[in-house]
Amino acid sequence: MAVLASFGRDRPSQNLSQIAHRTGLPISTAHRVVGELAEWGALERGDDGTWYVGLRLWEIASVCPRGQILRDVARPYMQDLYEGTHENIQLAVREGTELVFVERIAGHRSVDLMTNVGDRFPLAATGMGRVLLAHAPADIQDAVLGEPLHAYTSHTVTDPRTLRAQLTRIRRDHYLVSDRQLSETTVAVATPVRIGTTGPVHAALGIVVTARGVAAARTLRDPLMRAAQGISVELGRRAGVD
Amino acid sequence: MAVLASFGRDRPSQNLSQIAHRTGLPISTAHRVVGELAEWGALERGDDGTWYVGLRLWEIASVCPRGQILRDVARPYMQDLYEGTHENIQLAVREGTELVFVERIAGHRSVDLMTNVGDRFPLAATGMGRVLLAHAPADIQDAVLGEPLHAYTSHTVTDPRTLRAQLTRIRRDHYLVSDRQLSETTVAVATPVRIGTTGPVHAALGIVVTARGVAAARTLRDPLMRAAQGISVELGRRAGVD
DNA sequence: AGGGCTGTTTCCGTCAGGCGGAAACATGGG
DNA sequence: CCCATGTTTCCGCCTGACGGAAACAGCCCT
Repeated sequence: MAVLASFGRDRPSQNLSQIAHRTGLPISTAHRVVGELAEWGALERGDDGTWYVGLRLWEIASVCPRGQILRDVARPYMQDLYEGTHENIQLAVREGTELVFVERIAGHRSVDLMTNVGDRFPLAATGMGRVLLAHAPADIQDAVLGEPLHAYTSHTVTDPRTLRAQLTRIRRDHYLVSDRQLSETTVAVATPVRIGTTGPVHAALGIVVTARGVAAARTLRDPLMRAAQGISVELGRRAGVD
Repeated sequence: MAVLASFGRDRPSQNLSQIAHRTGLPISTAHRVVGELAEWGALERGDDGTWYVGLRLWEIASVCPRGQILRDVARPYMQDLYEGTHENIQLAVREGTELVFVERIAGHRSVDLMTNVGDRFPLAATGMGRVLLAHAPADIQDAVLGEPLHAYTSHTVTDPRTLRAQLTRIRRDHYLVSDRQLSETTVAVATPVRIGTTGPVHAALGIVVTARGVAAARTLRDPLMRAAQGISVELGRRAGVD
């Protein structure tokens, strides 16, 4: 299990010694574990002898309800949204005090972001994260606001009181324009996705554009919120609520 | 490990007893294993007490080179292709004698297919599978052609000799129009994706349309092959070949 | 209320199979 | 040719996984 955990975005493929070193396991033990995982298909071996994550894991993960089902429902809406805007469309869920990207649509024309599906960020770091934070349980909010907030850019809100006020505003307005909080060159609009029209917040939908101004982002608000609405309703229908 | 394998598309969430029964493990053992997996994040528990695949697994799987990296590269091309056609765009790789879908783009307008990301099919069953089969090692081809071929529709090619001839034609033409082989209502165009312009075949790209005729599918051939070409070149560039 | 039923959780003594040190093996560069 | 680095195999020890059993928790039906 530790062996699987040693694979990350930064280290997509590694040799036996690296795995043993990273997990703290003796080489012979790592050798056996890797062999078992490989036999099952969770790991595969490249031509150069290094190990990488195999398709079996991909297959299992594809039935992850918080990933795949959400994706299946959201994808067509995101797709349509993309065609109307040609900007980066992103979908994320919360896990603990972190945000995890589960889907993204981007063609060749849109901004190149540093984020990928599967990536994690602190909730406070991104617009979508703040939307999720605004609707998270109190203990999660306290945990995030209790820690010092990292300033990614000169615009990042780092004062807990300001952030708390922003969370209140998000709950009132049902959307957020996040101006150069994570990167100096991007502005994001984000809005919650619920299960049904009034159910719990399940995910956040967002559009990321170049920082040519908040005004441009605002024009994207309505199509974004309409798409989120559509996803919410369909999720509710599938879950049998509303 | 058997516990993870017990989760499939047909069984996305199950309670402890079901897991124990499916894996053949005693309940107490299943209970412990599930607990460990849950603590790590590989499994999560729903409100109804059932277990489902968690986001940690999703995260690990997202660094699967045969899935994610391929997807990251192919996505924008598939996206552009979708916008030009508004048909189902699919990407698949081969694993053993099976085809695994790794990506799909479809908006609201396109046909509803029975296939999902992560699904597996026999290589001979689909157009994309036959493209992969045409470029698979000889032992794989022999294994597939040695078994009796299942007739999914009245049009399915089941004669090994005919299929072998088709494989030869695929290698010559670099594409295949597959007419109602898996379903009576769909026609597919498929073409290989290589690593670099002359490297090994790494995946298959395909478009699936309603069976309004082979002619319609043919018009999609050129944009499809251009997209596959683009993906191949970019994969090659990333892999440092060509 | 009571009892039966289904599913979950905890407990604990046993012992198989995982563990890892060490040595053999493989590769490749100086 | 030798040494460095990484991989694979071997095997004896011992620990922590195993699973039977019992307690626990809901839920439905009478």
